[in-house]
Amino acid sequence: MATNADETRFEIQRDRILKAAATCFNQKGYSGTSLKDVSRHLGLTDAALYYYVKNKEELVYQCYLRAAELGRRAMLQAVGDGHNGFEQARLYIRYHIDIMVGKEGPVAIMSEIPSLKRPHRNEVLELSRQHSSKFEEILERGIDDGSIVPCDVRMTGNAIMGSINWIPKWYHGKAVMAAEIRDEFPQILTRGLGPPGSQ
Amino acid sequence: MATNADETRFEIQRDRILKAAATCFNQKGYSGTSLKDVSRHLGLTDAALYYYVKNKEELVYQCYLRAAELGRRAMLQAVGDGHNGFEQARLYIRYHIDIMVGKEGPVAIMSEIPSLKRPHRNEVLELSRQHSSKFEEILERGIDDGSIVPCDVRMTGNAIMGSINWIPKWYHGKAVMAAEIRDEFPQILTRGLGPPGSQ
DNA sequence: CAAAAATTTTAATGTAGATTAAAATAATGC
DNA sequence: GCATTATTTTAATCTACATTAAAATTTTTG
Repeated sequence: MATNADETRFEIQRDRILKAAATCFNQKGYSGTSLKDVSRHLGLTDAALYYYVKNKEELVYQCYLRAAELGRRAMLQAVGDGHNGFEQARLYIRYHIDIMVGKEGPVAIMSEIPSLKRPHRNEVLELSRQHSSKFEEILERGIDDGSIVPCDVRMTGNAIMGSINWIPKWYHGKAVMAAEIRDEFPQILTRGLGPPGSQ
Repeated sequence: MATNADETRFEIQRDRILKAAATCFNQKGYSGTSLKDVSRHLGLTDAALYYYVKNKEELVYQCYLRAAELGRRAMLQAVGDGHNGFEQARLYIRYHIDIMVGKEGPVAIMSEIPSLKRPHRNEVLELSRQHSSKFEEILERGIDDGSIVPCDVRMTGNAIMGSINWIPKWYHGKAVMAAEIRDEFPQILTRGLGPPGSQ
C-alpha cells in the first residue's frame, strides 16, 4: 500500500493533478472550478493540464477512478483483516476514512457522475454499484455469523455510505479534526449494528 | 404545514420552478444542468425563468433557502412532538425524510454552496450552521435526559446529517423505495443512539 | 555538452450557455 | 369587450472558460 517508488515523473505529476482537482471539485463544485483553479494549485498553467488529461470531463473521470480504486483497496483490506462481518464493516469504515483524511486524500466526492460522458459514466456507475454490493455482502455475512443484527442491508449500506461520502463536504484538511473523525466515525456508524446487548 | 391556498400564481409557478431546478441539480449537478434543462421540465423557455429569478446563481440560492426552510420546519415539529432527546432526534429524521421523499420534494442537496456569491453564500452557510447546532442541541438534551448514550455530538450530528443529505443522490422518486426509506432510515440512524440495553 | 524527448507556456480560437431587450401572447379587472 | 397588467417567447448578444497549435523551456540521455 506504500506509494510505489518507481513511479515515473509523469505518473507522479498526474497524481498531484488529480489530488488538486479533487480538492477543488470538493470545495467549489465541478462547475465552480475552472481548469485555471486546478492548475493554480500546482503552480502551473491551465493549458499544461492537457498534457495529462484529454479534457475536463476526463479529469473528473480520472478523479472518480482514483476514488473508486482507493475505496476498493479499503474494502479488500477490511475483508482480509476482519474476522467476522461486524469487524469487516468497522474496519472498512476505518480504512476508508483513513484514506480520505490522510495523506492520500482528498478523495473526490462522486457528485458529478451525471456529467460524465456515457461510457465513462457507465464505467464509474458500475464500479460504484460493485462497491455498494461488496459492502452489503459484508453486512449479510455479519447477519449470518451473528455479529450484526438482522436489518435491511440495502438501506443500512446506503446510510453508512452516505455518511462517509459526505465527509469531504465538511472536512477541509484540519489535522485536529482528522483525528476526531478517525476516532469517532467507525464507532458511531457501527454502534447500532451489533446484536442486542453487545454495546 | 399544508400548502397555503392563497398563494399567488407567481408564487406557485416559482415554487414549481424551484422543484424542477432541485430535481435537475440533484440529478445532473449544477454545471451539468442548463437553464434550458430546467425550463424544459416545465414546458417553458429558458428565458422565462428570468421572470422569476435574477439569474442562475439566484436560482440555486432560492433552492437552498427552500431546502433550509423545509429542514427547519422538520426540526421545529420534531422538537415540539418528541418528549425526550432521543424521540426528538428520531422524529426529526423521520419528518425531514418525509419531506424529501414526499410531495414537497425533491429538496436540493447543498452541494454548490461555494459557487454562491458572497452574501448569499454567507447567508446559506449561516442557516446551515444553525440547523446543525439545533440538531446537536437535541442530542445533548438526549444525553442529559438519559435517552441518548453519551457521545461526541458534533461527529454524531455530522454522521446523521450526512446520511440524510446524501439520500437524493441515490433516491430518484421511485414510490416503492420512498416507503422503504421512510420505514428504515429513522430506525437505522438512531439504532445506536439509545443507552445500552435499550434495543 | 549536444541532440532528442518531455514538459510547460503563450497566444489564439471556439462554443455552449447565460443573459437581455423587444415583441407576442395570455390573464385579469372594469 | 377593452384596456391594463402579467407572463412567455423570439432572436440577439455577450462572456467565461475549455480547448488547440506552435513556440519556448526544461529534463534526459548518450
